[in-house]
Amino acid sequence: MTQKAQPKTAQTAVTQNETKKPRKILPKEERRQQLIEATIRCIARDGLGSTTMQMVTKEAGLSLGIANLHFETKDNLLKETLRYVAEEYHSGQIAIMQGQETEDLTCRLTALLNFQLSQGVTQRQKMAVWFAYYGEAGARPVYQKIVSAWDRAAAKQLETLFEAIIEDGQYRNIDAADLAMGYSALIDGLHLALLVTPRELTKKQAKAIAKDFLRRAFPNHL
Amino acid sequence: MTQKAQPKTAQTAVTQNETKKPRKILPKEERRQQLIEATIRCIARDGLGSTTMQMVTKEAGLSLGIANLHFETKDNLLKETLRYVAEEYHSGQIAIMQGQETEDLTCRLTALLNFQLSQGVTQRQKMAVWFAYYGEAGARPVYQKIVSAWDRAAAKQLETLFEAIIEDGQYRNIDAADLAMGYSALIDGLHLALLVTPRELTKKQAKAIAKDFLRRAFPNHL
DNA sequence: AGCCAGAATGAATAACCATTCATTCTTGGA
DNA sequence: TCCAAGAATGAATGGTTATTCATTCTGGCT
Repeated sequence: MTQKAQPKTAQTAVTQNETKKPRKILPKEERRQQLIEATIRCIARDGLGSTTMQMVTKEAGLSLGIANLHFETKDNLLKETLRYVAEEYHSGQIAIMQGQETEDLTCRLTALLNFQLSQGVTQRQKMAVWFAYYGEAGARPVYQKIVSAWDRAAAKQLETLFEAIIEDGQYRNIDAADLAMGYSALIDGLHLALLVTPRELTKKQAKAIAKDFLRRAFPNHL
Repeated sequence: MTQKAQPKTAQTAVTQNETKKPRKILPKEERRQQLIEATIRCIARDGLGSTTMQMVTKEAGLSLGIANLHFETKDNLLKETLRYVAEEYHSGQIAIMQGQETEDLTCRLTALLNFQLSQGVTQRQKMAVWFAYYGEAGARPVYQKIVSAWDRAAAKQLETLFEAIIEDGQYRNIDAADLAMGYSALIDGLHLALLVTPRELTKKQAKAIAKDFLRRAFPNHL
């Protein structure tokens, strides 16, 4: 006791053999992105349940308090992370379906399928985040709300595309809405299988399976 | 302030208007089952991530320490809960596929589909648990191991059934393994849709969609 | 009736974690 | 060159949670 208080500015290079960290200042948007991406990596590696602020900020190479500075709360950070992933996936889908690049329905369908099972979408990290949130969606209406707007829009677009194909091919006894629902479910199921049992299913196989589904429904188009 | 300390043995009927709790002693197996079922309800209601021991034991109407008494750790309780749900689902499936009740392949196929989308399997509680675990599966190999054994067995059985149907119907250009994988993925995807967006999909619709899938693959059988 | 093995309880403990905020540092402009 | 705005840091705080275990209670057995 009666020890003198340590000088606060004691980092004056006494034993500074450790790698120092030249504090960097960046625009708000850049930091947010950086933190969201770190969050994705943490969720993929350790699961949504055991992802902590400490882990996320360490993964980003920043200090503990930074996430609260830019996102207020952890809850917010998680919400924004989900929004980020959901937007990336769904907006990509929608862009293909309503894109003007091609009038050819078969091309458009193939492009959609290739995107949904593309390298970018099917990387472990993304799918892990996706299903981590689905797992909690039942208990957290917020998550559902974030996804549902995009989801509904994509479903509508898909239905429209299928209707056009049915019209074009004169297919009988096919309900566009049901078929669209089935196709979406199939893609989700394939994503799940790629995530949980990657040993049993390659991406190439997954594409073949999805294509078979479409071929059986639209034999004149594929 | 300066209130007298309450006598420790004050349950001597002073204000005992609350419902008392006659402590009950039951065999180990029964308590375990009771706790597992309480866990399922908690996961469905509040999510895997925010399910606590306090919630589970309260849901079961028992005291805090009881779960540790019967399962050692929370981790163990969660593992056993997953095992319980996985066994129920997969053993039901397998029983239908290798059951001797009927030789008729179409009947067997229909029975399988009806089971997979039955009231029992598709109740919110069960599906919520299912996907909560899938969400963490990437980060927790234990969960994968629990499911994978059953999963592989079911996949093999399904493949065998499809092979018999293909043989029986003389279908050409169909790979049993791929089709089985596709069908399983479709069922998983339908479960997910029933869980996350029940407004957009009824159970009846889901059955119709799955049946359409099989009909297009095996037109002579359905 | 009485006893006791062990089932059940829940207060106490120790660990963990989100969030705060006083302090330090960076940088663009004067 | 110097300064101030505000970005970044991380020790401290307060709340939550899994787990322990001394104690209480139950029910089958003698």
